[in-house]
Amino acid sequence: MDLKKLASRLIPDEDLPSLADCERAYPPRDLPEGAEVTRLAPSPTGFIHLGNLYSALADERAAHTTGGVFYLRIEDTDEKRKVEGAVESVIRSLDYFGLRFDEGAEIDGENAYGPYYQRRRAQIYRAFAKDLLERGLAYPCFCTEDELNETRRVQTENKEITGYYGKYAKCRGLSEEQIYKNLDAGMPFVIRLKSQGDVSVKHSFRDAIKGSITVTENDQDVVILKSDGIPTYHFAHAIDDHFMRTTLVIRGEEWLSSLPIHIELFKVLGFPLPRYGHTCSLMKVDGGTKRKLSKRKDPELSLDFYRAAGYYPAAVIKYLMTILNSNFEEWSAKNPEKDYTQFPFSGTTMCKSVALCDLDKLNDVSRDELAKLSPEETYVFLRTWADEFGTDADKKHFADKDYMISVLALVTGAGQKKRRKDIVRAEQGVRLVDYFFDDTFAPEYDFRSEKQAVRAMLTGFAAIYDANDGNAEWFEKLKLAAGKAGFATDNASYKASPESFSGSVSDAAEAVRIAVTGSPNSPDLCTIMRILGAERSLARMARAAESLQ
RNA sequence: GGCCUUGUGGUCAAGCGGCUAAGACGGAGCCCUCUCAAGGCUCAAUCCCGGGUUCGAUUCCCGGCAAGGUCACCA
Repeated sequence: MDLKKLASRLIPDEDLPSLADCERAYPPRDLPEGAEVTRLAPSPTGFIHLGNLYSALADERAAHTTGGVFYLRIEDTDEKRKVEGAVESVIRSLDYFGLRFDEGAEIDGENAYGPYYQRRRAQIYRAFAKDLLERGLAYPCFCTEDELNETRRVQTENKEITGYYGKYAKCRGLSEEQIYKNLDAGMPFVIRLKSQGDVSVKHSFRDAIKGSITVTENDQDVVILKSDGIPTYHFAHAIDDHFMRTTLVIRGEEWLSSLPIHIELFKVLGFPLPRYGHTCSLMKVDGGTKRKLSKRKDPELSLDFYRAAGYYPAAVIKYLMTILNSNFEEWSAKNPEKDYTQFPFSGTTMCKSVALCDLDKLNDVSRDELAKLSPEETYVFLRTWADEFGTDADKKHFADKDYMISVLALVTGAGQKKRRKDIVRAEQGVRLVDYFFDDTFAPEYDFRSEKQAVRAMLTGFAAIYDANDGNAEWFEKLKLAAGKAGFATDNASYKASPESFSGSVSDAAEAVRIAVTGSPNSPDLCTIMRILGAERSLARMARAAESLQ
């Protein structure tokens, strides 16, 4: 069979680059020893999710801790699934979490290894497919979808491995005559790899994350060029990662099972194999069993969920780092002042199996991160959230910057020996300060002491309250009013005979607290009243007392 | 079903032949205290099962079982 003639018939393109041209155009990168070149290669099918971010973080860390390059490549070989604006969305989302690409689609700067959209690289793939055809390592296949489905059905019935291989690879042994006959008849075709592998042969393979794994040789005649002339993922992956000079391919473990295909492809193409690291999938518990996070069912997978809920980006990253590298958490605890970028990242300590998306843990990390911010920084963070997601009232509250900052100074405990950690995320943080504003102060009084005593306490304390008092005087006056209203003024006497009092000092303070904040729990009451000002504090106490008529 | 991966408290996890099996989150309790938060202290809770190798297995080997992934002209 004249393979050259056949190749020209199947891929008639005349302006294809030569293989040597490609090697010259995309030479090995000039980087220091040990530098990793990694990439995020999403398909533009929608919006980026937590799993992508997780994997991207691993890529970014691997590249940037070794002085390497982290780039963005768009795998747009499937026309049907394309979504407008997806690329910008990926870049924006990653940027929100502080991850930056060095090069790639839509990125300024050195684009020496582009184009980074696979559709724009069609000529390169076709050149290599043609070469494989000429070397007899690939062949055209005319099987229809129905035929393929039928073989799959038979294979399933006979409990055999499904796929296009061995005796099921009908077009593999097509005669020259038959091929041209089909071609002349205008039958659509795909180009398949003529696999040289043997499934009974197993090799040990070193995965950068999972360690030693066994891989079986591939014997599937996989499609490398679809009938529209566009490559499949497998083929594009081999060619792109070779010519973009990727050194470390980090991807989800769902790719592990197609690793044999990729190994064979690199081999027949004559490319050195990059190293691979397969990350664990993000799971969640659902109805008692674990399962992979799903885009449709799990809002916590969407990055927008974290933005809308007002999670602090650095906290999300830090959380991901803790599941990415098992010793990160310990390192972080020992080096509280250091940024995660200073952590000596290593692929070998990455999570090997499954990670559960644990919001409790995220919340904990988030509290700690937020507790590092000054009131001004907290203000900026909350305000940014409120501008996009908040109510009109929220926006109005943030307009009074000085007042809000004094509130936040109290709520965050900034300057105190121990910070408060009430704020977990922006949405909840903004609600937390609602009672500092009259328009959102909507108390539902739930006093636990007797009405009469509470009323006496509120009116009595209001009568002697002075906004200029320090904390100590404030508390003395509170106790004074408490005593007059029938509450105990110290815990010892209360404990001695609780029945002779309306309640303890705590109960007396609670009455004031509920009147002023609407809640039995709050930060330092004295400071709250000072921030609110005497007028509003007294008005609130009067209003509460009235409600007890 | 075939193949691959993984099985340490409720969750994330160190440990990988040998002290009473780290730590974190969550839970319970105590202290502190005008409440809450924070902080400090304490407690409960774990090596999937069965064989084998060994003086000794969570750790090594085999077999189960379970979970997950994957078996497209999708990536």
